[in-house]
Amino acid sequence: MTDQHRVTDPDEASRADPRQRRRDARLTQIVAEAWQLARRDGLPSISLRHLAERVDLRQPSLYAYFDSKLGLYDLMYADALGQLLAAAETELSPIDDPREALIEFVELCIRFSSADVVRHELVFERTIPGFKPSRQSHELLVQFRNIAAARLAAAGVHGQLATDVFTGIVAGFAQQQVISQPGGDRWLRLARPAMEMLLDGLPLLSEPRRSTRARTTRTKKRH
Amino acid sequence: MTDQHRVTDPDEASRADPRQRRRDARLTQIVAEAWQLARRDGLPSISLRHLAERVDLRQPSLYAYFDSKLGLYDLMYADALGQLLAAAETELSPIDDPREALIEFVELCIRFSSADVVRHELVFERTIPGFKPSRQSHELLVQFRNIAAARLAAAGVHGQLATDVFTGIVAGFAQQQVISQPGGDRWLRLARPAMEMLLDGLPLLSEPRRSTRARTTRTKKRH
DNA sequence: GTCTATATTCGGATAGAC
DNA sequence: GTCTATCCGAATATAGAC
Repeated sequence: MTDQHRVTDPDEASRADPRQRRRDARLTQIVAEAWQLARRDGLPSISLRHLAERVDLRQPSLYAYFDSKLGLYDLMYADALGQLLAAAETELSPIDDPREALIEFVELCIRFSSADVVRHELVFERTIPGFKPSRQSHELLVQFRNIAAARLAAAGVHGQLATDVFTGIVAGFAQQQVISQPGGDRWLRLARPAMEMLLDGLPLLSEPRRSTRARTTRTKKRH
Repeated sequence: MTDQHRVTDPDEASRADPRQRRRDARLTQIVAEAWQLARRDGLPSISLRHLAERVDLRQPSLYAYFDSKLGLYDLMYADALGQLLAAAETELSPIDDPREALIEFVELCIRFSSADVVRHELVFERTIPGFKPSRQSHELLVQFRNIAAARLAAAGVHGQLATDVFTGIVAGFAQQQVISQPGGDRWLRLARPAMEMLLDGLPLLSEPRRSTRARTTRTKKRH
């Protein structure tokens, strides 16, 4: 029920401690098997019984690693975002051509969703009734959003309108790719033309009011 | 398990029969209460026990109206699409200005999703593990798609590429509206500029290969 | 941390009388 | 079509020994 479901934080200080190492290994194994079960039975239908026997534990022993089923989802959520951030780290090239950098980013998003439906569901959909990411898990999402923000800014996409259109397009393409052709590239290939369309059409999406005087409604920020 | 979950079809012949009328009324009531429960507890968490007591029946009696829980979802699905088609009937004006007609359609879609999150989930998301609409329920979706197709064609949107981009945008805007601001209009207001952007950018989305000779790659179909 | 044993609750579905 | 009674299975979670 609390905002903090997780029992341990794998990124803690005492990582050399062999006790902690064994525990972390087990935790990793638990999360990995949870993903497999989710892919097989659906995310909401994960059963702690099945999960326990997959990792050679008795079901109650799992409660040493999280304090409720929602805690397990939070572990998975943090894991998924870790994968996403890692992919961004390794697969995105630095921003030389801003247009290419943005396309690259969108393609990364679609590939991420397409590669694992349940991972996509957990991160971007409202599949689990009571689930809300914990503070530190949500922080990972914020990090990812910052990557997007940087590339949007570099490509000249400013303002809430244009940003919302961008978000909507990416969300829609990823979702369509997932539900109508998981693993395929039908929507992935649309990332480039769609982004070109968006960038070319930016004037249509300029913020409505920079009313009379200066064309800098950003005075606040600059000051 | 079968493709046909529904027990009765409310659109059957003998509608004057008072027996049938009472039954249909009850069925309507059941579906209505099911929606309320879904909105309260989440779509997958509807319980037949709770549903039964809401309509003053014992839980096993519900099986006179559908033969499994998935059958209930199919009833709800058909109901949702009936609402969607009815809204299209009443709220869409005839196609004079094709551009306006398309925008109108997109706005209808976003409003539909925005107005009822669980309804949106049932129709457009993969929320229920084993659920697949029955043949005749799916037929309603096809009808709706035909409305979209007509307006796309009128507005000059042809080919899979452009159509996919359209679908992706609508899906994404509807989803974003639902998850980040249900009931609001933040994404609804983006329908117009986005569609203008799409229509202006159509040349970017022309089908890749109408290679050498004729501009009709559709020979197959025509033959 | 892991176990056994169990509590508790709830779910969907069926049998058979009326 | 509706009821009573019941089955059967499954789920999460807790208590307490080791």
